[in-house]
Amino acid sequence: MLREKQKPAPEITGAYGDFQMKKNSIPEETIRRLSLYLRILMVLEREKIPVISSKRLVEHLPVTSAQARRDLAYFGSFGKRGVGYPVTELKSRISGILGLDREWPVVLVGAGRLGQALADYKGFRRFGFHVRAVFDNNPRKIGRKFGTVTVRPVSTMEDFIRKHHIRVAAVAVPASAAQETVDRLVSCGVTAVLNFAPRYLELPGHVHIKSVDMAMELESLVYHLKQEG
Amino acid sequence: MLREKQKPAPEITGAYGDFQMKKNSIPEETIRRLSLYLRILMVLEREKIPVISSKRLVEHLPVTSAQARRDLAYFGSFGKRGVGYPVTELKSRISGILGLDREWPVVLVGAGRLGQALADYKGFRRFGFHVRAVFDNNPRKIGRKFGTVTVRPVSTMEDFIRKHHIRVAAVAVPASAAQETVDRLVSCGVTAVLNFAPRYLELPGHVHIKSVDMAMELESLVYHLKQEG
DNA sequence: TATTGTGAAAGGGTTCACAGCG
DNA sequence: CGCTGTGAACCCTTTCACAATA
Repeated sequence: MLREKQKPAPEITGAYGDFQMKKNSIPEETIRRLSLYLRILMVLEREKIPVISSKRLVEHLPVTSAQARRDLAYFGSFGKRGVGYPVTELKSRISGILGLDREWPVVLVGAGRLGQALADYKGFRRFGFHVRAVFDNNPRKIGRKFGTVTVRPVSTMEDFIRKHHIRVAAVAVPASAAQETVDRLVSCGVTAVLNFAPRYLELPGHVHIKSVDMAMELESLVYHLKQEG
Repeated sequence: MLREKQKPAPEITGAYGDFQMKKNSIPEETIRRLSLYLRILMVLEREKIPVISSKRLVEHLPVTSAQARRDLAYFGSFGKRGVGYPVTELKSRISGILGLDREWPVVLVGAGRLGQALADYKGFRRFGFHVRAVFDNNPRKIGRKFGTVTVRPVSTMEDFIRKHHIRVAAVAVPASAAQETVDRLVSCGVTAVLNFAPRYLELPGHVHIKSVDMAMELESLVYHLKQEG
């Protein structure tokens, strides 16, 4: 009673010329590794090192040189055979690939301690992310300044986002408010959400979300401890 | 000039009866998904739902039912054919697998705003993680209480960790202090580190580390935005 | 009948190993 | 000669599809 494996439909993906036809084929992990390479290149540039081989690039990273070459080759040929990669040029190429060759305005929702920490996190600024507003509902917090931004009432969030054409948000609200918060963010044009609430959120397919769940990170750490007694 | 692909050495892995002989073969992603299932099961148990099928278990997760069944099957047969999985039992099985059937004392290094947020993060308590101490070098912070713990000087960190046999630490110090901090943690017995400093850390192979780099998360989000214009 | 548990196939990412080239 | 860029092999994870079974 063997049955033919059903052939997957011929991959039409978008009846109207959606250009996703060729499957994207760039692994998500490659994108994450580009961020790592970028950090190394920033150091090398500061040290005025003009050229770097794939081998030395990954010296202190959990990445092989073949993998680095493959990752870069997805996007073009940036190196010279027999020599290596030009540091400054590779750095700006990767910045461009990641979309970091521009400023990204960001809104932050939730001005609890985590929100406060994020509001003036220097690491964001270095890569072109600017927190343009912080929203919270607590009247005692409204008007206070964290970093360079003032806390505003959540009721003004949609107007602000629309007015400033903001597409990126960080969410640091209590779990119970997280789904409503992202629904509101999405309704006014946000398409990328960095979520810190420990809640799994359902969103339309065009919205990109990345959740950081600190308990979950600890869980996978201790799973490994347990294996070792 | 074709050359034979070198056969990998016959996988001796541990000349002295290390029981890692059979390669571990459980994907890291499976472990992360177990954490997701656990969260669903906690809700189902509160709602007094006694049994759940793989299909309904993953209803609101980015996971297929076949994947859930495969994930669980790595660890045993917990379900009944034609019926599903018993909620309470599956929940405690997964807790056991992840090592959450016990208390894990945790130390936190760094009492900046992120550290403060972590110190009384309720999400940790739910899964058995107890922050037992917070360490910082800033004299103005020492003695202050965050959540239920008091900030202590970093100079007392090693003694505390050794005395209480602590193996898990969270690091929320400035990037420039991160490597030294984890070196000290490892030297007194810590083997799992959750790192929030944006710095790539080098550690002995037996230490498990998970780094949360918020800028990197934003970078992979905006890469996708860029693809869409 | 409904659903699990699982071989087998497919899919996709990584590594190998070397041709190509400066 | 050295290092990149890459086809092909390899390996790991997911998915399919169905036998087993409550």
